[in-house]
Amino acid sequence: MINQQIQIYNTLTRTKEKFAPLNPPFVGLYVCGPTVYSDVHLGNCRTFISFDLICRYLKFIGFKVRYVRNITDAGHLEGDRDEGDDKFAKKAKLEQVEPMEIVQKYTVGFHDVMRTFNTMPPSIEPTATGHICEQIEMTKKIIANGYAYVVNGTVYFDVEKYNKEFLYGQLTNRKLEELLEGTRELDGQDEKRGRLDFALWINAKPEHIMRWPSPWGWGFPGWHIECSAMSSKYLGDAIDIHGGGMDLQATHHTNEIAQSQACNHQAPVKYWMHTNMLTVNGVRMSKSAGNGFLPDELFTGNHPLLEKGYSPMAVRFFMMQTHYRSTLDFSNAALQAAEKGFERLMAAYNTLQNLTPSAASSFDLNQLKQKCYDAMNDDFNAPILLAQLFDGVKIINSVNDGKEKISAADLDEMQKLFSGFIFDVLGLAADSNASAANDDTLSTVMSLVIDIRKDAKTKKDFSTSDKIRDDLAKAKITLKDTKDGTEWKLEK
RNA sequence: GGUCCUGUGGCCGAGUGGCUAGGCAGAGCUCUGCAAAAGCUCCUACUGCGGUUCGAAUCCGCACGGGACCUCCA
Repeated sequence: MINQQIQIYNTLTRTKEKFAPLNPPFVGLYVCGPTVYSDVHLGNCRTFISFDLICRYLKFIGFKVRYVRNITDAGHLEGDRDEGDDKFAKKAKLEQVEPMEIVQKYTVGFHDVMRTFNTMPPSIEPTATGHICEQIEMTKKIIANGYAYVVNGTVYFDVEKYNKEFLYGQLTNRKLEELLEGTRELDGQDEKRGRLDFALWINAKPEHIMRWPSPWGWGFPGWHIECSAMSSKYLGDAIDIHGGGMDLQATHHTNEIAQSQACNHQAPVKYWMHTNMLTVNGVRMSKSAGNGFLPDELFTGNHPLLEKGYSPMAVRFFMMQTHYRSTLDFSNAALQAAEKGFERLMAAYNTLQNLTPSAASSFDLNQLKQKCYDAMNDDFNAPILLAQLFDGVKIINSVNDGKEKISAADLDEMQKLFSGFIFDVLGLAADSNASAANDDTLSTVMSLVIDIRKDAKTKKDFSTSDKIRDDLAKAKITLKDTKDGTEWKLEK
């Protein structure tokens, strides 16, 4: 039933491997979601859009995917010292609201943006605060198994002990000694035994608002334990694919593996997938670098780095032109190129709906079709898929010009192929540039104006017809005379 | 300093040891009252220097240039 063989680049082995899920046709996919203490930026979006593509393709070829993506709404601390305020409490203090108001506000905002980019919601979207019990239970088990210790109400994971039996640095291909070299000496204040030890549960200081009771006193979970606890709750102790941004690989995911292994006595993940970073003028977009712009600023063009606004679907198309494991650099030129390419693809899709079939086809549709699957089978190579689709675009236009022919059966197949890959797999959608066209008053007026101009043209009164066109252009409305009549568009 | 990625035509961006990426821009043509738009055609690159090979952008080495992670970040 599933007759495509996918190759996935597995970070764990640093090679492409044949994808063989643990319990086909079911696939468990876990992706580390956002920490909702501020607006999502484009870098975050890119990761989730990449996994949206991956999830869509898995479903497209027949897998039954359970896609779990968490919301981190507790436990994520400001610094690296396992102490101090968490991000939510800090922001809440700043805005003088409850921490959970922060969580709610940015969760809603995140969902809005994800919808705008036409990503499918995950099957389950668990929150850290909703799974405190599970995290406590897991921590208890890790202690019982001997891989964690308690100091003053805080529970630390014993990395050096773990490393005696397992490869702690496996995910980043590093030895413990190398990792230790990169860390600072413990100072006298430190409760930790080892420099690489990290907190599973953190004792709450008196001023800390987000706190829960635990066997070790009032506290809150460490950042890494939530993903381990929630992925194993909803996808089992061994899951097929775990994904996230590359920046999570070294610390967050490395710790996740250690915790889960220490708790459940088995490696938690078969395939680790990491998406690369988004850069702006060659520099990583990040909250701390201050070079990020928000999705809304990108759509409106309301940012010093942006020459104009770009539609969400043009941006999505832009992202699809780069493989998920390559860095993606944002620039106005690249964005504008993508915008035009996207329009061309969609125009061809529309043309495809109106082609006239012939007795036989003059090209090999099956070959094109297989190339599309091959592209995606090779570690979800969307750029290659797009290249194949553009080959299809050329064919569509040639058929439209009468230079190539397509049979009725192939036409039907090709329509399915295009809508399948463009909409279902790539997750693109016709731009809702139609906001103007949906304005009844304006479209009524426009069809009247176009009618008058048409009359003028018929009477060869070109000064009138040109005046209409030129004056409309001044009002940011452009007219295009096509063979099927005149189209109009409101420029942004 | 350590681990690793990377350097492709004007720009963005794929890539298999030998065969066309693709998009955008540019040029020519078609269409058109004009224009715009659209379509078709063309534009053959792989940081440098060595090496392996019948053959390398694709493998190896060195050099130089970018970047990521090692510290909160998708």
